Amino acid sequence: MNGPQKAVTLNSVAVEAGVSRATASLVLRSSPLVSVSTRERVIAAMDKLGYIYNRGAANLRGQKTGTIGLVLCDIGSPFYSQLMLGIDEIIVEASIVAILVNSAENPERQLRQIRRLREHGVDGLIICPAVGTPEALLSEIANLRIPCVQVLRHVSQTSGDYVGPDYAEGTSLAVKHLIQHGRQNIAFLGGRAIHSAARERLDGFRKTLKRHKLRHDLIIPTNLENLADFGTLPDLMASSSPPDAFICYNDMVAQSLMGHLLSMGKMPGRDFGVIGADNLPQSATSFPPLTTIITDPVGVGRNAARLLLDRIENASPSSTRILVSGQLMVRQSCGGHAP
Amino acid sequence: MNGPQKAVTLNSVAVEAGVSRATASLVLRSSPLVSVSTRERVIAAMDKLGYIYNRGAANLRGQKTGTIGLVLCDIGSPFYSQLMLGIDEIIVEASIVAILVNSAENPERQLRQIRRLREHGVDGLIICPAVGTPEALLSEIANLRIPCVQVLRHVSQTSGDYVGPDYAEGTSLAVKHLIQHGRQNIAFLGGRAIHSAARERLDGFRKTLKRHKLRHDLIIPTNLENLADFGTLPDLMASSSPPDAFICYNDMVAQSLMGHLLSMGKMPGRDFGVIGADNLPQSATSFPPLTTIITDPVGVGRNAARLLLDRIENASPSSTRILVSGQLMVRQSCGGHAP
DNA sequence: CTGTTAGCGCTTTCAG
DNA sequence: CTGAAAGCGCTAACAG
Repeated sequence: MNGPQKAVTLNSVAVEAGVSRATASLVLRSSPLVSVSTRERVIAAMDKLGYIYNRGAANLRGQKTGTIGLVLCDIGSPFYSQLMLGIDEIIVEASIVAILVNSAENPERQLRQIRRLREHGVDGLIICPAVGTPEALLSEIANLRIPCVQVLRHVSQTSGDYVGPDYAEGTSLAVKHLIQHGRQNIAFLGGRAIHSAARERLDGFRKTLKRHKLRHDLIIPTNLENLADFGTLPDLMASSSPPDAFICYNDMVAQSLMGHLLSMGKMPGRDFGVIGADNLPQSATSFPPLTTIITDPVGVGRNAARLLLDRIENASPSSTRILVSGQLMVRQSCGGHAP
Repeated sequence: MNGPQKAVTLNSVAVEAGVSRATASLVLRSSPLVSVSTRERVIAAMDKLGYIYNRGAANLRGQKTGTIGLVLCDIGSPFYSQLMLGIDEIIVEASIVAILVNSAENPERQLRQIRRLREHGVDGLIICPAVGTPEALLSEIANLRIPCVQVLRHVSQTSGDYVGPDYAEGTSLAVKHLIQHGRQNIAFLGGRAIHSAARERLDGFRKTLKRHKLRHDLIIPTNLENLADFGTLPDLMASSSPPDAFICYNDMVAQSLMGHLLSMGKMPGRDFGVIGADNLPQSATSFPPLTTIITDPVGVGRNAARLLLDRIENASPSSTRILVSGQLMVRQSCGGHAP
């Protein structure tokens, strides 16, 4: 039950089974070069001794550690947990395990953590670059010959593997939907153009409104850390031409806005159109249920993991960019009918 | 810029610096046994060659890998991301890194993943046991001499290290608050008593109502995966003595309930008292803002990580149980005044 | 099909 | 203060 637990190694197993260490090693990796009877004997010995494979030792000899690094800038956010779900789904199939580190949106910390991951010998990296990440980081990683795919945000417009939602398309869909529902004064609420994901949203917003010859300057920056921050919204509402619809940075912002409007006696879906982004589970059951841009973080995670695994198998100098395209989930906060 | 990148080892560094590998190793671990000039020479060599410490190799010799395993049963949930935030905060200080795996509430998968973590040589384990985890799992882990702390749920009432919110106390606070606000017919909405965290909530609920000589059988099980599931709520509302207040399993359920009530023309905070649990960020800005039991997942994570690090340093056969005590965050959905 | 022989990159005695 | 030598547990040729 509780002996001194003297590390049972592959060698002990081999001795127990009366074979050489090399043969035992072959059994371990289910090589076809071993006879059935030998294999059985070795497996029995492993079971009996309670053998645990030591990957650390194996890594030393081989190339891969069977680990990848996951560098996120806000592990506390629900959106990232969905992303991890998608990544996990793929890597678990490949018997790979993820080491999770948090850059907390701080480039120095991000660098420290990436170095730490390198020391652990990760086979690849999935990274959502912190705001302010220098483009040089990617080439530094590339020089180490460690595959790296960026998710959700990218540091360079052109180089490096990247997987993210098609934010521009999603925002464009939302704008068109609002226009179809007769909204003319559409505002964008939330965030600042501090990274690619925010810029792409704003670009889609402006471009689509411009194409429809509508106002495209109703952009209200807010602090995403503080959901009670509505920026210049109060001023705008009091202005001569207040917005009649809102596209929000994400569902969290949208929910918060709806709460705000409701407390002012305004009904989202009737008095204002409101559209969020991300389609969080709770958005289906909020009051009113929220129309939202589906950004499919799980799908982004899956694609990123698949791309990384592929890069690990066959290194390639080319850059792949995958935009996961979204749809609009129409509910009552804009365009949907009551159930 | 991009040479063949021939793995630079401690040996290359030593050669470059004109010392032996052993000396270089001492420098690496900032031993005081090395002269300043030698140290400087070695460090210069490391920089020049772009040396990367290989922990895998070091582990082989030493005992610790500098990794812990994090076994969660639903990495997609926002609640767990808060937990990870707390854990990360502590381990990052100790230069330890977390390998994250998802049991997806499946005991077999959980076991497979734990085995995988063992192979990677994790120094310890933080685990939120999946529903249906046998008590034997803990003794199996204990036999491997790998420290393990359970979080949020525990498999055994008495043995094993555990850190979690004081669910019973929290629920009790909520009940008392509702009673103070004149509610008499209090229902518990959500979940089933399938693990300790749910049982503790229900125990706190029943016990406190009993003490106040009020009905304590208004318990409405629901499927937490489906926020639109309100179980027998409709029947209950149509009964002769419908509830006038709800304590919900968590904020997600509470938000969903509030949406449901609002769509029926009922105003939470006026027509019904509603209390959630977890104090998610979005609960502060919902409509109406939600009164909630603070379960402090970040604090739970911090405590769990601290306990684990301590166990890794000094193994101990005793069981520590830490209940992180909570408070009530009073907002308008019950007892709070409009801002 | 199985065993022998070298290491992978590092830490750790033990001698200088 | 520094170096030589042994070995952590495993895999990868290469011989039989």
